[in-house]
Amino acid sequence: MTIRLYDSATREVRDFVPLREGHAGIYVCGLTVQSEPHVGHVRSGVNFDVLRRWLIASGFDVTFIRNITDIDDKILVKSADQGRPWYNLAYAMRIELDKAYAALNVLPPTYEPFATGHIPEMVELILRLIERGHAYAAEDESGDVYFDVKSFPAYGELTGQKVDDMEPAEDADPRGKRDPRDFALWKGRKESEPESASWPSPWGRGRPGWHIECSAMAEKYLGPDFDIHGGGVDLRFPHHENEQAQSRAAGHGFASYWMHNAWITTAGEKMSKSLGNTLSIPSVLTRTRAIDLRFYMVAAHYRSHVEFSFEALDEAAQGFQRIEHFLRRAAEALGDVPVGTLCAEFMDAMNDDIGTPAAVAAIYDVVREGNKLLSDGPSDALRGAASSVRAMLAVLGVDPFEDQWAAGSSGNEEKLHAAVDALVAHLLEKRAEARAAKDFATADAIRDQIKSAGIELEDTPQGTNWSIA
RNA sequence: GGUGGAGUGGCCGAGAGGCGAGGCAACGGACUGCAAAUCCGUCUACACGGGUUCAAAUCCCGUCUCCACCUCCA
Repeated sequence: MTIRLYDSATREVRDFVPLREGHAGIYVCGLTVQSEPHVGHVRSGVNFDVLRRWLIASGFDVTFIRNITDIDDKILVKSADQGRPWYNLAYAMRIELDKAYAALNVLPPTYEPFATGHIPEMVELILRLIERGHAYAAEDESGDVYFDVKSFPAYGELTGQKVDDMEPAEDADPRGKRDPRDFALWKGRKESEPESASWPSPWGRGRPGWHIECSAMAEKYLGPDFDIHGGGVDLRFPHHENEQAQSRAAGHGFASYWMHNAWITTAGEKMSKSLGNTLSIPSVLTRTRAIDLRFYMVAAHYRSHVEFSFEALDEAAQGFQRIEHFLRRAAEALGDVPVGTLCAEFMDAMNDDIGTPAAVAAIYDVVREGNKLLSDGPSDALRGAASSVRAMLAVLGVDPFEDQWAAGSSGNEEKLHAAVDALVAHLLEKRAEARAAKDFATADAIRDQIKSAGIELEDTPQGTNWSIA
């Protein structure tokens, strides 16, 4: 059984052949912590979390690195505007990001390095590049160091572009560059920037360029060669192209496979900080359960563009509840539902470039069979179906029985549930009496009364259940 | 100018030469005192114009529309 992945460097689906048997090293570009995480950011987190879970489920030992960029132009500008130290803003946003990942059941990375903690590694890598003739210190007094694009013939390979076809940025400041397309490895400190945002280096005080961070951190935690590099499509150029150029120019093999997740857009446009059309995770979670949001994201293929809407989100939630409802009823009938084995259709779908849409369809097939079995009461077949559903949901990170999802509800919520249960139980008793006496008018009146409080009833042979509609 | 991607039924979303993904909604049926839930069934679509083929949503040519990247961005 081979896992096949779409490699965006070669633009084809290929068999995943790890460098070391049974092990997968993955590096995913995390965020620049400059503002609250939004739905789009978290999609990347969720998509690569599913990849990771699938590799683990397939028997791989996975080393998963996701970095944090905690120093850059935006952070400096924003924090200055807000009148607080840059590291104060970066840390606060980092905490928000952690919360968002946790809320969506994204597993913590094996290591989560942050840029400011790896300055010496970056300086070393830059020195190596200079030594090999691929980088140079600016000839002006800026203290900048640039990567020499022309010195590396393979530049542009990752994104299929020729250096000469590229449109140089209009407002590009040539500063001490030899070629306008050369990019900064190290940025000399400017007078306007706080002293605390600079570090000593052979070129004077300064801070690292964005691209060198990932090259240095990937090398530190995964070695010069590793299996998969991931991130959002917008990072392909220049970020990933530059990362690869730096690392390969330094003599590394770097990533064997490149994977890029597509966008979540709103109103047809990319969700981005600069457009101001972002949907922050905390705001979305005030109206939608985190598990529903994750299911919505996982039900689309990671390479497909998703046009976000609350209607579509609610629709996905509706569908997810059918799966969830089956599991709850099965658990009631069986006592408990262990995590079982995956069905073949699900595995085939996941092996085919993490085909979550087909995988979800496979789950629905089992749910349908399970629902049929349910009417005959507990059975081994029912246990098999339910535990298989649990296992498949777990791979997607949306097993509702996982502690993670319950942990979101506070002790207060449980008390509230118990209180409502006691009140509803009383009414249900009255309704049962009326029904027994065939006084359906009274029985229906009670049901309407309960319904108007937002509670739905379900009559089963074992009795009546209630749930919040 | 260069590079990459998209246009699918009421809606969301897969697929990528034949063997009708799946979900949501709607409608019909079964079950139910009636409902709800569940099950069965119905709705047969692939931007447009050509072409290749026994066969095209899928391949080729052309057209239109949209998006992304080339500047910080998941």
